[in-house]
Amino acid sequence: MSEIADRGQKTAFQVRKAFQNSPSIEWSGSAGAVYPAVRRLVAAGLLDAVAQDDKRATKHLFLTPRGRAALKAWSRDCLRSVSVGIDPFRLRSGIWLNSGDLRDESFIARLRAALEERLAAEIEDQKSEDAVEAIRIELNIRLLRMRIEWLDEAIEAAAP
Amino acid sequence: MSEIADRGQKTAFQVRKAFQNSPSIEWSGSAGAVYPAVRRLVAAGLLDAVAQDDKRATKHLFLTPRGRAALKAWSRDCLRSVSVGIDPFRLRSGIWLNSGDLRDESFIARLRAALEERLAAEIEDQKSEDAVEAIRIELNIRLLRMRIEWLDEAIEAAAP
DNA sequence: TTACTCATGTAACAAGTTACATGATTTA
DNA sequence: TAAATCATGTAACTTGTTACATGAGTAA
Repeated sequence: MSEIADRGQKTAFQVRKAFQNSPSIEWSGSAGAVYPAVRRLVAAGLLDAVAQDDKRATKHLFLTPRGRAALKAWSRDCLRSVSVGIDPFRLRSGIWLNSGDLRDESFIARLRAALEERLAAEIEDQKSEDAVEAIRIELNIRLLRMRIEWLDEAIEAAAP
Repeated sequence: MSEIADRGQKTAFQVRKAFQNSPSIEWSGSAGAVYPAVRRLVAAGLLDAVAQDDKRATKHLFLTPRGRAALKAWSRDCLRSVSVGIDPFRLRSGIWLNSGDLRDESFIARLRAALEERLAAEIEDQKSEDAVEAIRIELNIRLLRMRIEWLDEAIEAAAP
């Protein structure tokens, strides 16, 4: 819904593409997720699907007034907003420290390289994307820099 | 599996409790998730369930060698580790900026209060928890501080 | 002895995944 | 004209959710 609200009329297919292009590997944007989700949102009166007059059966999606209200309520849910969510780095951090991974030169090198690579990719993306996406990328860049900082300190502390 | 590996013998019930007490609202630790998951992991040869000799049918869980190998592979997956995951704050940030929410004094106050409250709760928790959990909390504290910093700058930038 | 916690589990439902299926339009 | 892309959708399967059900041990 955020995708549709921010960028105006879109097809379910374009929503799929947006998810597939996003850095998140947690939501793949599969057809089997998007089309049923759109159907449910239309049934719930949160989305309007306007059939276009072409032979591709294209449908443009719009938020209904109730849809806009629901999106606003979701975005202004402060308790949810400040929750950890699912942080793959944080989830593994305890294991790294506990298992001595942070004294393994080869693992450290791979992890830091992965962080730097991700950071470079995000900085590159930030140039090309629109304003809404640029904000998300900015927060992701800060997250990655925080992780790098933490990693360096944790390695220092774990050193023999 | 991480829960079992880090803290030794545990029952499925104790794993449930750990999830219920964790700050994550993304995984509730419901019985309908935990017990079937344990059954699948045992069937896959990653966990051993050792029945205790009491009338509660208590089963202590252990990682098999294959289980330890699988957990290690998961924890050392660098690409996954550096991915965004699901960040409820980041997901909403674009909407806040786009909709003028960041010029709404009352919303800003609520959001900042929620951040400060979460931060205080994490700092409090850090004292009582074990070393493995303390690391995760440390990363969460840094995440919250980063968000507060970003919010202040974003409000400044959005000011009329 | 009543209420709480420990402990295991199932049933109905929700919502994601991959893989498959179809057809229109555009581009090399 | 062949391949890629746009566009919609379904089917089988996985794994989460809430709610329900059962029973043992412990503390007020």
